[in-house]
Amino acid sequence: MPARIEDVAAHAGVSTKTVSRVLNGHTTVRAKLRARIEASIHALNYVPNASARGLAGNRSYLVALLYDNPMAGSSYTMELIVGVLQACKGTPYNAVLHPFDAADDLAARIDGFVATHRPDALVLVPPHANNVKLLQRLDELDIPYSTISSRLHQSRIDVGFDERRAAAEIVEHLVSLGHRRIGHIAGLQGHGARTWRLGGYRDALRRAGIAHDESLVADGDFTFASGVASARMLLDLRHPPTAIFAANDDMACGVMREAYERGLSIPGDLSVCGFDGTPVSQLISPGLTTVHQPCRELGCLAVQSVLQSIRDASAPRQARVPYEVHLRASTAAPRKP
Amino acid sequence: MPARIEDVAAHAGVSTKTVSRVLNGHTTVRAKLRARIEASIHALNYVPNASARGLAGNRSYLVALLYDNPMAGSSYTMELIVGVLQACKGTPYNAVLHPFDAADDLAARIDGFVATHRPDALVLVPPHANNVKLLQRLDELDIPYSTISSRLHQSRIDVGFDERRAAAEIVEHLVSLGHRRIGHIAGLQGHGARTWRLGGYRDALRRAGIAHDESLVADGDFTFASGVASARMLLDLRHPPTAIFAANDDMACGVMREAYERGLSIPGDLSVCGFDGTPVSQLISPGLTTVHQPCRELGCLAVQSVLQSIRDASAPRQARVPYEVHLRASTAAPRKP
DNA sequence: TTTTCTATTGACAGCGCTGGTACATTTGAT
DNA sequence: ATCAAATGTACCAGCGCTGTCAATAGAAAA
Repeated sequence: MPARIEDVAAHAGVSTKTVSRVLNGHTTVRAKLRARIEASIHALNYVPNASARGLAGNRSYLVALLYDNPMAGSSYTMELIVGVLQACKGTPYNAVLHPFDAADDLAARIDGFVATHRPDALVLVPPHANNVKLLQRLDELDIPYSTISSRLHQSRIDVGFDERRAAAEIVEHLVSLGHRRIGHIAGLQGHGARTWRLGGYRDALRRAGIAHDESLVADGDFTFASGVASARMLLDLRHPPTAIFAANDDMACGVMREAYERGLSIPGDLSVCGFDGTPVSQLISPGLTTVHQPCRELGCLAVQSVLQSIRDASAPRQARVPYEVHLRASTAAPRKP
Repeated sequence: MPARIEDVAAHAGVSTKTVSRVLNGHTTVRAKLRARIEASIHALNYVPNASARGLAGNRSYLVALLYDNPMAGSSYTMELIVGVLQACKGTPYNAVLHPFDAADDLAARIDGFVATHRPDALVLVPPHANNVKLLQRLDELDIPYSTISSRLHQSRIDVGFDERRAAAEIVEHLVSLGHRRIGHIAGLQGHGARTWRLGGYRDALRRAGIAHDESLVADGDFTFASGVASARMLLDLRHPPTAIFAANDDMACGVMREAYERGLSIPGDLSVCGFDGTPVSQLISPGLTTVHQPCRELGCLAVQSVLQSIRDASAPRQARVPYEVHLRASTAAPRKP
């Protein structure tokens, strides 16, 4: 039978309430006494019972992660989950994962979810992070939440990184290699990722003084298949691009597949780069030049931010984390014409 | 304020105890009354408070998934998680995910973990599923658990699939294409996956009447880098193999990388196949021939099995699920010499 | 030193549910 | 109609913790 709070109290010679104060980080316990109690906690190997805690404190100590349930287990989500779990480690909070199909009307189902799990806070991943009705409902229910890479500009808690700048940076890399005709496969409508990455692509071209050619932008939806289809379209152009920047790695893989089918060599005949830095970018040959998105940090920060906002309403509400551009073998100078 | 059990009792005109019986599936409530109570539960949108339930009933309604925390977010784990969550859906149970480094002495840390989360059941993923000391400690603590693809033959609850037969099947495919010199990159020592897949490889060769050549078996550790190194070794042999069967997809990708570096075409100069059916097997070009491991089903079944064993100790303790061999473009007949 | 005030600490009442006991009612088989 | 079994009610304790508020100790002021 594990130790209870009263065992700790008896061991330290104080009341259970004082132990409780130490447990919950209240500042009104004198340092010396606090130390003695902490020693007792350690000596008895005491860990508070989450159920009792939740019942008495009317809290669940649960943070729910609401994410899209893609058919292929996305490593983006996986990494996010790792970050979320990491943030919970060492806190009394636990993570509850909840995949929701983007197609579902989440705003309508959120009440049931909240009633069932009673999470203290939510973390929303795109596309849910961009679901206005959902966010409104959460505001009404008065449940704290944070979003990851949301494109909504409300005064909400959001973490992300400067995708637009990152996209520009990778396109600038292509420009610096000598590419002038650079294609882009944009992401799914409605995702901030689409807008930012497309924006960065245009920024870079503009700064390089390259005239904008709308025919070089294809509409993808972040899937491998759409990457293949878009590559087909771009490579069939009368003046095909010498490099293609896909808005994510899966679509970049699609480009590589189409190049493979056509017998085009990468990077000899075509340079390819992606975005996200998923594991596949390292596994594929040649290695894929991409922007490594700091998923773990994002997940971790998203949790820390909401939890902090619960304790301290004045906590900062927006956070940006650094990203990295990984240059690999899929990009090179274009072949001289 | 959400409804409480006494609200439901009042609404249905019964005692709270009877509602409690319905909630907990006790059989001593007449069908008609049960229906009335269930209607009230539905009408009031009542969901029992998990904390109160856990506290009073000395249960947490939590199933913990203990998995290895690989550096690269593995889609294997991701899919398992999806399956585990799926199994919890519609039950009062929730999943708690807990990554543990394989390097950690989990057997020593499990007590703290159990004290903190007090899970009603555990699901162990390799390599933890093969940690004898850990399993012993869990037996001592008397916590129900199930394992996924454990190689330990105790009378424990385990789910898996016939990896040996699957490996044999994919090697037989290579044989049927005409390959006679088939290399194998084995997995990490201590994993059942190593033993079974290597065993299947040997089974297939034996059945095909191909003499066993120990120099064609390389030692990998399931990582991409070890796949590259092993491929290098195999391809440097005086009589290099015409096909390589890697014990997982990441290592198969390593083989493809090494082939790429050497300018060998796949499948023209070398056929490659993997194991696991991770997303990369579809994204890479050419598509990778592999065994698709039913991760979701495994995760789902692992949870269902332990939970069932709690209710009914005589429940079946071993379950096998079907797998699929995906034939893709990375394998073809060997070039005529 | 005494008083006053504030920083600490403690006593106690539940949080919402389940388990148990004791007893009432209904059902169905004689 | 009669009785035992099946089904249901009433009631209470208590799971282990935290919130409220009163009590106390210690420090500052008089």
